[in-house]
Amino acid sequence: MSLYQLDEERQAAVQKIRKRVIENIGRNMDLYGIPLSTGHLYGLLYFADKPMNLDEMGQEMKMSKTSMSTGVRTLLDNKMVNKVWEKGSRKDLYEVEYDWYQTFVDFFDIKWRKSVESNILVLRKALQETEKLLKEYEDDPVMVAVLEADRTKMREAVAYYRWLERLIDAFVDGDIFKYVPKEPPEGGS
Amino acid sequence: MSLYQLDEERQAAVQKIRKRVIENIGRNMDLYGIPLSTGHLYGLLYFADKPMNLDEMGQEMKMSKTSMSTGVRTLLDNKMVNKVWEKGSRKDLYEVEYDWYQTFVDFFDIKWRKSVESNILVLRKALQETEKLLKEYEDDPVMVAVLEADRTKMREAVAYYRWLERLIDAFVDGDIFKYVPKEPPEGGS
DNA sequence: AACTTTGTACAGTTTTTACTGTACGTACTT
DNA sequence: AAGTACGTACAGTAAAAACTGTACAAAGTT
Repeated sequence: MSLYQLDEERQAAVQKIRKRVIENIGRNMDLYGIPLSTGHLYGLLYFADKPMNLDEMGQEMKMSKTSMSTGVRTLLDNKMVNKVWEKGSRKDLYEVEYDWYQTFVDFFDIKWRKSVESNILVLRKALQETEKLLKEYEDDPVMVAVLEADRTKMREAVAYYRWLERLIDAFVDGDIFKYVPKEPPEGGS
Repeated sequence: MSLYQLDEERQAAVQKIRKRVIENIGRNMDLYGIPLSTGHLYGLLYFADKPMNLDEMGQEMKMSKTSMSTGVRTLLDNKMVNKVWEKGSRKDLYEVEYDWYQTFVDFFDIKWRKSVESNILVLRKALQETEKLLKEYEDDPVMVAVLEADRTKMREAVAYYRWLERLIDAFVDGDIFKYVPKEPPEGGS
């Protein structure tokens, strides 16, 4: 069941295939703001046949345990890996979240939503202050024109961010899969 | 109509409001893989009342023209700004793409689709090689178990990426707005 | 309670990325 | 055709991020 039961040659054959996939997954992880090496770590965990501890990861990645610790934490923050309990071992064990749809959804829920909310907050405040200035300088037509232009832009921005919020909601509560359904994996080669 | 017709005090009042918004937009641009300073540049262009050239940007940003050049190119690559022609000026002029929904869609179409396609390609190839090994080692039950486990994972990955492709398609051809409709900006304060 | 094991904070180092200044190609002007 | 204006390639520098080793806190073991 474990790769390491195989002889050198067969291990190498499997590893060769995995390696290119891992490299590619790792490379594309920067879309999620994940550093390359942490992406590799993720790929390693993806193919692991059992949850791994920090020492095992360091060994495979040929990197320090400290780096594994921070890497795993980044992945945990993004809910890309889960901490696993296993009686017997005192070490913390981790495995990837194999539900990639969920990982996708979580990414938006965590990173994008935070951004959206902070933007809306700042914009609302800015809009309030703009209204105040509009009253204060109501008889300076240039000032009024400038402020109104800004106000229009900011209102549009808020509308966009609220749309984005609704989109993220659709992700989180799974409505998106009604519109764009999951399809089962291909059976054949 | 232009900010610079106003006296110092009024300019400052407007700039103070803009500044916090720009800072925030800039900070959140790293979701798109855009460096902070380029995010600021974007924010600057967002509030500009007319298309700007590289020298003007450098002046406002207190940065070199070279940096503006590379920053603008990054934004252009992401279709976040557009090059604008204006007779009279020999300089290249740029303005932000004010349709943020379009910017959102383009981002996925450009960055995510590329990633998805490369991942599918690599996975298909890896799956082929896995099939080959499966035949070659069909009488080694451990090898078969390992390979089949990998195959299952990779098939699931492909299924996920194909879903992602369909999602991006829904973005690009606007179907997403049928499911999650745009709402107009708020009229009131 | 002394001894281990495990994970992480922190400081220092290496590597990567962002930024600047110069120098040059292209294209417009006279 | 010589001169000027503009944008960017490129090399060097500054800043930021990633990575390592040490040291320590927390929790388990004897």
